[in-house]
Amino acid sequence: MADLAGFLENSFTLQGLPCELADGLSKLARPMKVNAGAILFEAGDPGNGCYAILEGSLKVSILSVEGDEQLLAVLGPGDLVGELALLDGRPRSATVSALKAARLAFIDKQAFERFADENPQLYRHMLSIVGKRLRHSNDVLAARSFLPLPGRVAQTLLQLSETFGKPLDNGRILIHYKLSQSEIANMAGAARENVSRVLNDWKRLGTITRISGYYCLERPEILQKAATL
Amino acid sequence: MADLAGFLENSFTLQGLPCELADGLSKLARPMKVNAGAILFEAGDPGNGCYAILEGSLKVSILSVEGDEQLLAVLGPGDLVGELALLDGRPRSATVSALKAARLAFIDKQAFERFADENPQLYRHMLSIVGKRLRHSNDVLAARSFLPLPGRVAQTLLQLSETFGKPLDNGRILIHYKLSQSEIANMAGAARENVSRVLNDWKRLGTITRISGYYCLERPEILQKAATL
DNA sequence: CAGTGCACGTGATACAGGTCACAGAAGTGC
DNA sequence: GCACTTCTGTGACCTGTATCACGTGCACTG
Repeated sequence: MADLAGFLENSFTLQGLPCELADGLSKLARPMKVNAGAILFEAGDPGNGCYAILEGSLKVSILSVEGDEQLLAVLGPGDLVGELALLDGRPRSATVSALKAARLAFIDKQAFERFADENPQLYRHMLSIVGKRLRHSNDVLAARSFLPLPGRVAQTLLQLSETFGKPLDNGRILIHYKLSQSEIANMAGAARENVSRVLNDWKRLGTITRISGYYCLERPEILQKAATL
Repeated sequence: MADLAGFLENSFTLQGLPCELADGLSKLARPMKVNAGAILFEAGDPGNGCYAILEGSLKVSILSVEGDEQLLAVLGPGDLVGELALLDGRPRSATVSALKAARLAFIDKQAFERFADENPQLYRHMLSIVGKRLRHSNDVLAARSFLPLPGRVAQTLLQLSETFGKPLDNGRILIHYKLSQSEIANMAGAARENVSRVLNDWKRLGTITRISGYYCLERPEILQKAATL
């Protein structure tokens, strides 16, 4: 547990934050653990702070009354989650739960604000994170409006490759994360069966392969084209 | 033109910004005008600042290659547009054009950052604006995932009523803005024809009416229910 | 006031993608 | 190893929405 500060610093650095700030922040953070499957918070809960992921993975999702799920993101180490509550004081807008057991660092809203007021640079950094989220959100919405099913699946894979992708030779990308078809389907906003069909078409064409259970994008440029608005 | 500062101050105050900051900001801003139909900027353009709307209305939209349009928002006086470029330095993510001739106040990125570094509160305020946008964006995405067409139209109307709604008696709300069916359709992500059908169904049921060209929500609670995820 | 646009209403038709049903494959635990 | 659940592939069908094709009415404008 002695390495917590180091972890934190590292994780905040991953987000591109200058060292001295990461250091200060890590002092504010409270370490915690969640088990696989546990719910960190649900949409509607009051939000009193945000979490940095040190280890493991979380999913952010919205649920419908019928229990259908729209996955907004799957996040891994170095990512920040629940930042919205830090900004306005409003309730959580989505549900976050652990896909794998995770180690987190919790940052309290008040503590954050005190610290950030003295380091406006942190606000700037925060703005750029939220900005990225907003851009992403708009991209997904645009995809939902304009792209047919295969395009949306392509977009989903590319997006996942940003978080979990390990580049291989020749521009191939391995998505180092165990993905089920339902997860992809819930991100792309499509039925699992149809995702299966699309994925197999691409497998047959050699656009993607599976390497010991992980998806590998053999020709990302083809997916890219499919995901072009 | 002498009333510019007052306008600005007022508009920033509308956004909930403390007076002294609004005042400072208004000194940075450069007034400008755009004609109806003019394009303020397009997706992909470099973004060097943001605009506050003093008068008139703008639309924010994403265009597909086929020329289809997904309207993200229709904004009026008091709203801020193009903030994303202020946050990260990245290119504009959407296209903004004037629906009606508009008076704007342009705020340069550098000037803003200098000013905000000395007034961290402004960053906080900015964060809450972007946060609101992000929440909204997620709501729309959720609607797109879970709601059938009528629900999405209902959501669109309710959302427009937040910007342009004038409350009448008995909870009725008048949307004080000339809306065409195509605009609604482009926001809801649906075909104009189907929007027409839905709107007429509601008109027949007395859920909505048209008062001299403006839509009036007679029973917002019914729409609310239709828009429930 | 005829002429020329748009914005709207409505039916008929087409199709993408959702839903159902089931059969194999592949993990997981005992 | 065997029972058991969870994931995957695929066919057959169904349905919500888009698309097409008009007709109608209202608002300009010459």
